[in-house]
Amino acid sequence: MGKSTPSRASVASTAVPAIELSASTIAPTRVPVVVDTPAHSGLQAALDYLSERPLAPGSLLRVPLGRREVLGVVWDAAADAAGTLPEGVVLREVAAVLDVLPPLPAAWRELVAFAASYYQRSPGEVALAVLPPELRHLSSAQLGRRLKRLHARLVPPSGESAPLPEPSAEQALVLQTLSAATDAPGVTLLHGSTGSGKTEVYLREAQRVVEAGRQALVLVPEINLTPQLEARFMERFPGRRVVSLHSGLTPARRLKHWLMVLLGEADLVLGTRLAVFAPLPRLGLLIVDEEHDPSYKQQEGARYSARDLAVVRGRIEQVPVLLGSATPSLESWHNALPAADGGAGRYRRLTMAARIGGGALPALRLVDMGRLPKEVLRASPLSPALLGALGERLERGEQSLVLLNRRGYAPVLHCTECGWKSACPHCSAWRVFHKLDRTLRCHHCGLSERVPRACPDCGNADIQPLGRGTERLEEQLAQALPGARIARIDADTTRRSGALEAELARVHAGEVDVLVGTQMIAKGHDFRHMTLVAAINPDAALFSSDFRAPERLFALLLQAAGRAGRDARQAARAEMWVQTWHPQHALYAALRSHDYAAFAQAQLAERRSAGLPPYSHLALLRADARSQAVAQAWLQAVSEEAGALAAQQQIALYPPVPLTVQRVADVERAQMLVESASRPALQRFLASWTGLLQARRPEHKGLLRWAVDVDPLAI
DNA sequence: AGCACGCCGACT
DNA sequence: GTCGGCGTGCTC
Repeated sequence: MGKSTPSRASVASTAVPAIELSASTIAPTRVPVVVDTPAHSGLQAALDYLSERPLAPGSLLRVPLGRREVLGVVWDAAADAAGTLPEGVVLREVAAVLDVLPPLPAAWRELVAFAASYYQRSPGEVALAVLPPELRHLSSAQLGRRLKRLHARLVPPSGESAPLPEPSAEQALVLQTLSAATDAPGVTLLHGSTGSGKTEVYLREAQRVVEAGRQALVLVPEINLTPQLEARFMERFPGRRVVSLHSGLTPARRLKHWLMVLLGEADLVLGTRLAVFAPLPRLGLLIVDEEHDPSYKQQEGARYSARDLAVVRGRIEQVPVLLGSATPSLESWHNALPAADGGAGRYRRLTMAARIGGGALPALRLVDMGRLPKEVLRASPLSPALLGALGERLERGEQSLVLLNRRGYAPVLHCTECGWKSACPHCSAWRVFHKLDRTLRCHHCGLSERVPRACPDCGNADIQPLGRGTERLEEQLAQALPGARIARIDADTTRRSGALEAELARVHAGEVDVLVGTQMIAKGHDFRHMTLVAAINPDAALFSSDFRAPERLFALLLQAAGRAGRDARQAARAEMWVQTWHPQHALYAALRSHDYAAFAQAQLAERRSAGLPPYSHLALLRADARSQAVAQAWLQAVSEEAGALAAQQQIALYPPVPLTVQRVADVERAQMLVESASRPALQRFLASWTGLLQARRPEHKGLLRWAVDVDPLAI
């Protein structure tokens, strides 16, 4: 709609009052707009455009950028307003304003700006990444039609109101404490054992907020977990609109749900990490379920933690934040620990220890693999004792769950003659043998080939699987338990949409005796007839170089244990079996007594002495390059050049090292650890460093890309 | 990141 | 003679 005239643009760009304009022309205003430009593109701040009329910050619009037209958001004027433009840049006019939509709220912009600054990205990159992708392709008119249709189909929700369950004594106490604290929102860590009824607390809290005319936002770690939670919320709030927001929705649906959120039509929003940016105009409560879950950390692009951003958002909007977990992250636990106990005392901590219905948590049975005779170990990965316990369940008609965190048949194939192994030609990793479709698949780059009949190196026909994955475990269980109905759930069996639901339905219907799977079945699902959960060999995490591995293992095992004995009548004989070579390990002792606090205390002590989070703050500088030498040389160069500045700001820069999987899809990867006792100091350093990182880039031919990962999950 | 322009190898 | 490889540079 803008009648663009170059002469007018050049006049206005000279920041001088537009005295040369004729009386009939209105001086266009200059608006800052953020667009999707990576932080290292040299275009970091908002770009300036001309508009016929002033535009409110938060307005969505389309602007010309080079030869394309892109979606942008009107940003708040910088403190140093009317900053000088680079030489020779002529301002262009806004192409169109999507004024059928209300501007994105100020709190949303503040959250995006915070995330961009904290995670070292440009605001535009973050803003555009968290808007529905569909929005990029729509004109104002098209969007208007969608809105019209949305409104026309918007029927008031209705349904049967479920009877409110009587809260347990612990739930009642928690709810009472939460409702008494409304004048001081803050963050609450709800430490509730599996089965203690955290969801009921979420529902009641959400109810309080919704009845006050505000909206609640509930985050869950995985898409898989949204349908059942959504069902529960819809059942509880038949007169309210519940909307889900995650990347598994079709583009059109995702846009529709997002629009309902922005227009204030949704009372309750459930979603995965990207939903932390849902533009709710009347937010009243933020809930992060399973707050310890690593899925909350985005692993590419802007590497944000949705849990941490939820806490920031709570502060920005002055609304309470509820973090729930049976095994909180050590960061949150430390924040919730009173200062008197060596903690930060920043969060309120509430505990629910008892299982609803009074059932006990499953007893831990450790199998000491070191005591088994060699021939027994060779015969089967499953100890006779565990097989016996599985057999008992089978006879009683009860269900069992067997966990193995590795999919495929075997992690590697090898030739017994010449020693060939199924390496991936493009990655420094083995290709995994998938027996069902006879393929060798690289889980890093996706390369998939048919299994060779004979060794590609020496022609020997005897190539053997090494180690085991869920496919092989399923096969071995079928042999060991004749007649048992065995099902497997992992990323391979659930690729088709609806496959996971169908398999879970079979389990619930009692059509499965033994369920084999990866960690995806350890989360959330409520299996009524499960009385045994077994972990085949989880020891690797005990001695992993990843400092968070024990924390994750403890959470996984406790969470998995929670799948057993959810029916109180069977709870008494529910058991959690762990096959281990290290039965004396402290982690298993804490697991035996279901004592998260003791485990956390021991872990925190280790973290403190090792100078790891939450007692220090970390960032990684990652480099991808054609060769390992180039990646490391660039890291080395920017490290040396920033050395003096880092030392002065109490920042430790560690030497560059290759990643554990050094090469993926023919790209060599290296990283460098940056550490500081002070979060603000680390932030200041990173912000001042990015210019140098960009400036040194051209001198290192073959450097493909770089990225900063603030608060990395693993180092 | 896109999307241009720009200069060297195997083909309709 | 062209189509296309990705190196280099720019976008308010």
